[in-house]
Formats: sequence, structure tokens, C-alpha cells
Amino acid sequence: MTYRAPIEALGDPMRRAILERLVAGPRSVGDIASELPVSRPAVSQHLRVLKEANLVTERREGTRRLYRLDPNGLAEVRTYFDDFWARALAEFKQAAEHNETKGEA
Amino acid sequence: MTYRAPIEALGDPMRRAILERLVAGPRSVGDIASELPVSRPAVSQHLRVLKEANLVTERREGTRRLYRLDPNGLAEVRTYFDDFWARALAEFKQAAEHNETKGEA
DNA sequence: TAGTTACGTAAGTCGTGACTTACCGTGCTC
DNA sequence: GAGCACGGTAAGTCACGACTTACGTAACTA
Repeated sequence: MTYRAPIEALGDPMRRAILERLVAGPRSVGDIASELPVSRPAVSQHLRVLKEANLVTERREGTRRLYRLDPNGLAEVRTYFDDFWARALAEFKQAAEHNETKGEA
Repeated sequence: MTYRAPIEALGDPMRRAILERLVAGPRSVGDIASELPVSRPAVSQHLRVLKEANLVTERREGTRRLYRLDPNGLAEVRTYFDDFWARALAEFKQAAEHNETKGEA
């Protein structure tokens, strides 16, 4: 299973809609598809992408497959963004102080 | 300027590369483009998208335009993701407790 | 075993978006 | 004012990805 960056998987609105429906607990493919304006195969393909990004895991149960959120992908996004946020914040503060010194606000 | 969801703007690798180069402070378009494997107009177009997502702001300085990170878009992504993370975490805990009760691990 | 349910996958279509080059406007500089 | 840097925009190309339908497969059920 080829890796895929979680943050890129999150770029698609339909995939975010799918993830939203998994946040309350595991769901089957057809169950999810019934709430979305796309076909079941489309949902299935999205779930594969989400799986490649470690954003969901799959568990077979009889003839159904239950998908649920995977903390790994979520943590990866959180780490990336927290780091980015921290660095950006540092720059903002520095810029603000610099402007104060120059009396620009 | 039509709005655009920040998290969708973050989906593109080149745009993330651009943001990475803005994290240390304001930069001009040509300056950014010189470090990236794409043309200057391409960078310009990406910056427009980022601006529509409130991820960057623009300040004119002579003939140049200095772009810098915009806290608004960043905060929006952070809010969205923090909320999502919190809900997911709650579900994980609940599932873990449920499994303990059932002795499944 | 035959039928049904639930999914995944293959194959093909179609729109979109990430590029390119060419061009135009704007603001310094000599 | 002429020339030059800087960058936004237009127009066109091209690949990719988000869909669809059709089909194949695995697992319950009667």
C-alpha cells in the first residue's frame, strides 16, 4: 500500500465528509455512502486513499467492512501543523515587537 | 476575492512549500520562485489561492510585493482540526473502555 | 447449492487545476 | 522620458483525480 500524505487526503471535501461520519465510531461502506451524494464505489475509492494516508483502518466483519478513524494519520497532521503553527507564531511575535520598536503600531 | 477553504489550499505540496518559505518572514514573489522548481507566474497563482484562503497577506513595497503568513487562515485550520481531534479522541477512549469491559484487550 | 448482500476493482469519461509562455501594467532609476 | 525590474493576468496545454457503470468475489442464508 503506497503511502500518501494525510494532509493531501484531507484536501478533498468528500473525504472530509467521510471522516466526519467516522468520528462517532466505525461505519460500513454502504452505510456511509447512503448519506453521501456519490456512489458506493466512489466512497470505496476514497476510503482506500484515506487508508493509504493512515487516516482510517479497516476491519472485516462478515460480509461487511467496518472503517474507523486511525490515530496515526491524525497525529501526523497534528504534528506537522503544530510545528508550523509554533514557528509562524514566533515570527508574528518577533514582527510585532519589531514594529513596536519602530513605533509602527 | 472568492473565499477558499484553507485546508484545501494546504492540500497542494507546492503551496505548502511556499508557506514553508514564508514562515521565517515576508518574502517577494520572485524571491520565493527562485527557490522552487516552477515558474514565477506559477508561484504568483499559488499565492493568489493562498490569499483567497486567508493564509497569506500581501503588502506592496515599491515594485515588489511582500507576502507573509496570515494568522486568520492558520487559525481556521487549527480550529477545525482541534475540534475534529477532540471528537476523535473521545471516541477512541470510549472504544478502548468498551473493549476493556469486553476483555478484548 | 443457489441466491443475496456487501464490497472491491477495472475501465472509461470528464472536469479541473497546476503548469507553461506571452503579454501588460506599475513603479523605481539614470 | 527611456529602460528596467517586478509581478499580475490571459490563454492554452496536459495530466490527474473524482466520478460513473459493469463486473468479479467473499461470506452469510434458506
